Amino acid sequence: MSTAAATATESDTTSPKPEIRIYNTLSKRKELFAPLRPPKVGIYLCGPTVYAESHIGHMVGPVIFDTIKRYLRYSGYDVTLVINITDVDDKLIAKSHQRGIPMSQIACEMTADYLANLKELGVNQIDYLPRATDHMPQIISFIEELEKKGFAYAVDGDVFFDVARDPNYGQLSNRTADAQQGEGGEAAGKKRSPGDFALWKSSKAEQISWDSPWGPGRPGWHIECSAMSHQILGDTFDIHGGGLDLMFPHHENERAQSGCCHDAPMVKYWLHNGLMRAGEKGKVGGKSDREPNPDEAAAGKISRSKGAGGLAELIRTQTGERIRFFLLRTHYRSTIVYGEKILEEAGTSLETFYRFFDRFNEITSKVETHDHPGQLFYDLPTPKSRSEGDFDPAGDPLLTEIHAAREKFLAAMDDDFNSGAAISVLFDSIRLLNRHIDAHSLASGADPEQSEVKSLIKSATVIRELSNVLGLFIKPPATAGGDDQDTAMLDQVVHLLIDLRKEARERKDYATGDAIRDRLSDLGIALLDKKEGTSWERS
RNA sequence: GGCGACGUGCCCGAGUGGUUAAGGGGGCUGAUUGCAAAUCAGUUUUUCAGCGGUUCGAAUCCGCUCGUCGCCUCCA
Repeated sequence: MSTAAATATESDTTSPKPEIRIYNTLSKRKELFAPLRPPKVGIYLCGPTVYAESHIGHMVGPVIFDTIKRYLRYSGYDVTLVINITDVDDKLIAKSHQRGIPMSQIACEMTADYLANLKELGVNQIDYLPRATDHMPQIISFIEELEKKGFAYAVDGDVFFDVARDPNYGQLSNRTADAQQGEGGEAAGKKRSPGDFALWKSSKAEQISWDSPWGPGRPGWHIECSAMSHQILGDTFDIHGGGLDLMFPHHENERAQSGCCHDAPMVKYWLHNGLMRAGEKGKVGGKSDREPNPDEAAAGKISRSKGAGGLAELIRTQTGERIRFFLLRTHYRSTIVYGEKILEEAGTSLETFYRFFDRFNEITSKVETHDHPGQLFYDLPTPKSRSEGDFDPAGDPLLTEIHAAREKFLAAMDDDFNSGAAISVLFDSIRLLNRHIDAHSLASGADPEQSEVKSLIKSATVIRELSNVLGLFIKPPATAGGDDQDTAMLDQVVHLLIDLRKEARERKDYATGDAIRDRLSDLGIALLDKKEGTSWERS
């Protein structure tokens, strides 16, 4: 990876670095992205507490930051993406007692569930997945350091961060010193001020605990992220991400701990993604999860995304790519309204791409020669960097338009990763190519040396390059709700019927032909008669 | 109560001062087709919650009103 990135970087020195602007929660403005140690970029994203199976809302951050890493890498940076796993926490402890099994086992199961879901959504850019329980020495020494520097104080086995000692406290979430952390919680009596938060919590005898200078206990939530991000990314790193709901207190506290401990700003750019909301029923996975009310249950539609196994089941019926596309259609800072209808609609629009890829495959497989081994869309070479993908349209009308579309796509992504606008360019491009195929009758057979075919293949390469940046269309789409072996068998059977129908139509027996089509349609199989032949899709 | 976000055409959703307001979904029309589907073209779309202000010019800036939502306690 480092070799490839270094090569890309070197080749980029000739051309100006792309100007990427990102919205920084701290400054509340879009800023020009300038990493601390180019070409290296460090990104830390707050991951889940693994006490239950994940829901679709948990996927928002990972999909976005996976995409951000893809784009930055594509733009010549050498990116390290860290997503942590919180595997020790009050809820995990409670769950462990409830189920009568060790906390680590629950954490293990739920981490596996989380990772399996990420994989289905094409999230594969994560470099480190640190677990809190693997970082106890770092966490403890971090707290010791804070105590030594006078930012923390121990009381009866608990250790608290002294908020009053940090003059920058509250900057990120825009809160004044006296309006923080309410009453101070159960440990209020031990705190110097209600806003102080726990770095270390002493454990009762029967609870899981780690030895520490303050006695047996476990780390507070915020310190885990400070310790792990420091361990992997250093005193100051480029990007810290997370959901808007984590801004306070979690990120504010992380920022205080790390900033005070290392006497340096923790993070240059704070990025916060919008939360997902289910219809009009409040945010998915929020309080409504634990306090379901009868009215919501009656609404029904959102229940699938809640509770055990919700996401895995959703992925099975909807496919991971559909969900990823759905998440990327909306700007990452906006609230995403989740609903089954909206997800279906996203799926419908994806079909436009899949049909084009099929169409492209059929055309290029026909022009196959020894010079042109049948170029299937999913096998096209994929330019890995911005400079590598650039090309000269050389006056070709189609390539001139595709080149302009590519510029538009990149401009959208440069502007705070506007994936929604970028996707619209992809749709435009597909229309350009369909029009091109129609105008030059490429579907009914073409010469591989024909310039229109060459420009079609080149254009498809650009589509592949750009969609790859979004993590879309990397491999042929999975079939919703089905397994691949059954699908292969079904495909053969349907093609048998397509052949029979073709024979009927050739002898003008339209009644038989239409009967085959109609009855397949009743079974949810739509036939597509095109110049290049008949294919099918699920309707 | 404190802090903050949002309200875009039938629906979803880009768009933070200046060409005809992206794109998708749906409806309708035309080309194409034996007929459909797919594809292409056009249309639904002078309009951006309402009112007022700034400006040569605003969906975009300011003020007020109405509405929706989030955080302030664990949460991606």
